[in-house]
Amino acid sequence: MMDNCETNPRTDSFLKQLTDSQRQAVCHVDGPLLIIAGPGSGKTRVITYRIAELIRAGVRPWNICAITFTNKAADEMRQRALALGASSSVHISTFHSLCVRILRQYSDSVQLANNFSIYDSKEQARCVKQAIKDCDLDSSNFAPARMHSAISTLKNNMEDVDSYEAEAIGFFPKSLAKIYRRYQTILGENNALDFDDLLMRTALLLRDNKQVRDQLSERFKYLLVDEYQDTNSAQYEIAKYIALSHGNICVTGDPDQSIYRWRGADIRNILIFEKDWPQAKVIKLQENFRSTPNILKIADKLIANNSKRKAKLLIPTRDAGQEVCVDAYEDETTEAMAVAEKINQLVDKGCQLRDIAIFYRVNSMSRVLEEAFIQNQLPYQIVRGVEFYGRKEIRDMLGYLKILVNPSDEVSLMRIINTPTRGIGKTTIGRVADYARVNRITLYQALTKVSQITTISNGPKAKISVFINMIEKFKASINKKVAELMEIVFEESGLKKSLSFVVDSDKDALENVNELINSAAKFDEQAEEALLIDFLQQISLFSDADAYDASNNRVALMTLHAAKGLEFKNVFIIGLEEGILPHERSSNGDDEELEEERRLFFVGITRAKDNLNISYAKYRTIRGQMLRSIPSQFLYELGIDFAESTIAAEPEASYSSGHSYDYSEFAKVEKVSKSKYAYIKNQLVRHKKFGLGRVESFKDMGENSIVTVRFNNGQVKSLMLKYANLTEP
DNA sequence: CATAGCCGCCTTTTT
DNA sequence: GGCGGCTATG
Repeated sequence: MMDNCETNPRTDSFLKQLTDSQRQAVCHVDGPLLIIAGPGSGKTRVITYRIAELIRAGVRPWNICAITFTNKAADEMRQRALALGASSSVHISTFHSLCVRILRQYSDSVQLANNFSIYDSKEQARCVKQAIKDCDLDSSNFAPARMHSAISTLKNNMEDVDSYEAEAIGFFPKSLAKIYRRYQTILGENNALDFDDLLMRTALLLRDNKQVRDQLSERFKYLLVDEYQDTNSAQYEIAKYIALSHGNICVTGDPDQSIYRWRGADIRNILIFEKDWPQAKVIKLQENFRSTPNILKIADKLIANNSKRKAKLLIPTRDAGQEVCVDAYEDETTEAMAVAEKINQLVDKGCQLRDIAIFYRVNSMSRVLEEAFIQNQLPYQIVRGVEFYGRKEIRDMLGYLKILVNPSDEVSLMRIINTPTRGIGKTTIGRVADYARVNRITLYQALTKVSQITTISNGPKAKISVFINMIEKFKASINKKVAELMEIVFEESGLKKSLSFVVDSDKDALENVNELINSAAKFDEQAEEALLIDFLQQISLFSDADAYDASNNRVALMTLHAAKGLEFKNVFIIGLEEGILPHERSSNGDDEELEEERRLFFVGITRAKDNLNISYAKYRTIRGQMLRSIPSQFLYELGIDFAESTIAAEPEASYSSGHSYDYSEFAKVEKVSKSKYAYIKNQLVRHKKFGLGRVESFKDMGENSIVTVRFNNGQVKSLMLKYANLTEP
């Protein structure tokens, strides 16, 4: 392939808009390419242009595969690539969607029926619980959530049951291996995969089956991976195996924006790219076209506190812009009202609501904001797509549909067999289940043979027959348009009727199902061949971030994680408090996790184009309890910059709600020497409310020092030294 | 067998 | 604070 960009007038015009390094990244055709790109450097744009440029250089669209982090990003890239002259036969999707395609195509090779269900976290949790129970282990010693995440970690590291079992030594690992094995068996019986299976099984398939590997390399001759810093082992292997034979792999990413370590993402994947691919060409994109220098200064100062990183520049290209605001509020309600107030001011100045976003660490923080927005009559959208699919009525509807595609899916079957109630109770189901077990058939098959089950009397038998006939009738319509099928199911299952009965309070339920049907109708329109199974699998892989709709003019509320890849003119980041950001559970002991929290804040900051507001509350109600909070150590790390900017410059600029800025904590930041008290790990201390405890960690920040204590009642608390009044035991 | 109400427990982040 | 599971009652 050639390596120049000069001849085609159509592509020339867009290439001229790029910087030299961007153009290099776009036009370098063959061989491995690493694009290390800071925030706001236009890396997604580079990938998109690159797709068009590859095609211009003679690569067949069919042979190009681009991997994005979210479905949303894939959609956007697809549209832009099309506008640049690419064709729709370029494959653009997330790793997970790609894996579904591969596993369905090669289902024979992986001994899988290709109508498998994809279980979401709740369905997975259910299976884990069942597995623990089946292994006769006590769920108080083996907390389902912990086991679930342990299994997930194993899968992300490509440890399948056999390999883990072989190396498990000791009671706990051996028990985990047992649970893991049982969990996999349950999934298998349900003909279901969890999210991690999609990746692991694909990776193992590619590893172990040369023929499949060759076919996929042949198909995807050019591989592009965006957000490579957040790939886990399985994703890393998949990418490696696809590109192994031709080396045409282009990855982009920013180690400073790696925020999914807890999900198995390994930042080293991007750091060792050059070792994996010795011929790799490396291009750095350090110019930032998004944010003002004032914002970048803060971002830079923050991320400099991460020790395990390669220093990277953030080169501003814009004018200074406004100062970054750091505000202190009395409590979370005041904070929310103040944010709403500030947004009103922005709107008065002509700002569009779609140009405003609020980021927070945990979803529960959206509630207060929501109330404040309703009071202020500000249109907003909470970017939480999966929440919709978690609703009871939606899960019920999907339960019916999943059964039609995959009758082995017992979790779904159990969900809907008596929803709405049709007189098939626990004892009856138990008897059918027994029959199924004895005769080694699935629950569904047992239901179809209910007439042969002697333990069940005629009443329940008839009810089961009616149910099975209904499902079979639905099945006959499985090739109808998805929306049409859904209408039938909704109506004839009695779900619609049961929802209509509910008085007033839950009127939303009906509308939610209608919304689901609408989305199915949209799917029917867009898909070339609208199959129910595709619709269901698409929904299963839907993420929070995918729900963001930039076209409606509303303020966007989302977690910092969901903010990845987006940008807004005005950004608010709230809850800069110890225990929130950094979050309590990640700051316990582990530096790696603290650094990830810092990167998360970094990601949030660098989403802002013009105007950034950071805030914390002095008191915050957490799970019903009002607690005094401690300003985040990250604020401390930003140091004098914000003390001299907003806070010192205009302390009187407070809001009508009457609270004032609290800058005492930070005013003296630079001058502060070490605290005269120093606590050491494991030291015994006494707190007048929490009692006796041992020091877990001590962060010496002079006036603002934070001591984390594990109290004997089991609680771990981070306390601000000057308020804690710790005494000798 | 259905339902209401109460008790206990809790990944924060997500595909 | 909220959901899921268990129990008591109709």
